[in-house]
Amino acid sequence: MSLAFAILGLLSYKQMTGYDLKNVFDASIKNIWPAHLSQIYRELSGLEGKDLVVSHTETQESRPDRKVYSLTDKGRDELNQWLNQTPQNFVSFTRDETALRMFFGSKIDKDEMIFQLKTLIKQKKETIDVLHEIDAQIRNSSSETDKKFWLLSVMKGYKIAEAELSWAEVCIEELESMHDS
Amino acid sequence: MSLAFAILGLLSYKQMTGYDLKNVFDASIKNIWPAHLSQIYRELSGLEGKDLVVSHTETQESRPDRKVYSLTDKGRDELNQWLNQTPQNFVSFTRDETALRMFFGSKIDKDEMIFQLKTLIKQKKETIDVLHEIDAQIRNSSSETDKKFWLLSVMKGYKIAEAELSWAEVCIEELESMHDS
DNA sequence: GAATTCATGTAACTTGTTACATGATTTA
DNA sequence: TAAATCATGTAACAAGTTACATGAATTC
Repeated sequence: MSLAFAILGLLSYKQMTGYDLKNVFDASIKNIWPAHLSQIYRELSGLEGKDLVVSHTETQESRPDRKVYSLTDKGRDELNQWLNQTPQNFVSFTRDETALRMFFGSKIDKDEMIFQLKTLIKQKKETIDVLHEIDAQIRNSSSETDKKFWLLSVMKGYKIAEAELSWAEVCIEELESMHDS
Repeated sequence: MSLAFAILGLLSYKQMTGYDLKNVFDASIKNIWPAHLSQIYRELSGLEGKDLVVSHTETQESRPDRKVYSLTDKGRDELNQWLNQTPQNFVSFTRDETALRMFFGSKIDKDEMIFQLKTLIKQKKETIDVLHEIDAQIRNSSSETDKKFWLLSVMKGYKIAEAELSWAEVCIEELESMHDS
């Protein structure tokens, strides 16, 4: 459901193709709501069937045709309704493979587990770097209307990544202080 | 894929029915890997088809029959192999509806957004309380072999919930300091 | 010459969610 | 007497993932 509203929301800024949308997803809300290109195309078809978006085709020379989607009035209404309505369940579960492995840690070779955690830390640091870049970009190029909200949503991804990083660090310390059995 | 290994892992402690497994999920790894009962039943059928688990039926008087699943040697092998093998992608995305709404915050009534955040905070505090209970239970009733690992996996959920809580608090402050447009 | 970008999707498969169906026993 | 617990699932649908297919233009 929310993917639909993420798309409607992004289209409320400007009309875009599925391909454009994928790029905007990756540059803005990827960390809080990722989407595959194939998912975006499927969702756009569905939204067009419900008259929440409409498309028109722009022919290009030497490039594939662009199928440009834009919000309809109906789509804008549904978006605003969704945004301004408190959800009953806020649940945002992380399915976390590393934490799952940790639960079964007694069956895992200690050095292997530490290696996995160190790899995780490397990846999370990269995520944090990317988020800093996105943050900087928003700071010096977006409208005053949106700036604060966009920064806050980026902050969410940042705080989660920080929490994951710090968890992995504590785990390594704990594992290293454990005497071998 | 990981749901299968979560089940195999839990069955490595003792044989259980699907119903038992659901209770164990909810009391242990729910925060890092939730599962619906219907999902567990489906997965168990699949695992039995691959000979990773076997079942036998225990007849009961005045209660429905219990279909008890246990790990096979093959299942134990696959579990250990999975646990001791570094995954190529660690990505644990949170799809977070509240952060998504925040991104589109300029289109949301300020008081409504604050209300949503406050509701979120209430729920996260409850989650943290539950995690404290699980933590306490593990501390005074599980084996030395597993204790540390279980506590670390619970800590993961705890750190995430704390991050979400603190994010929501910052958001409320920011929103309240914004002059109305 | 190889990889990336632009741009469209479809198809198949795996997971996750929600609703339905059954029915006795126990607790509030 | 209403709700929760025990215990099994199935069915339908929604969402997420991965692979396949096409093909020119541009950048490294």
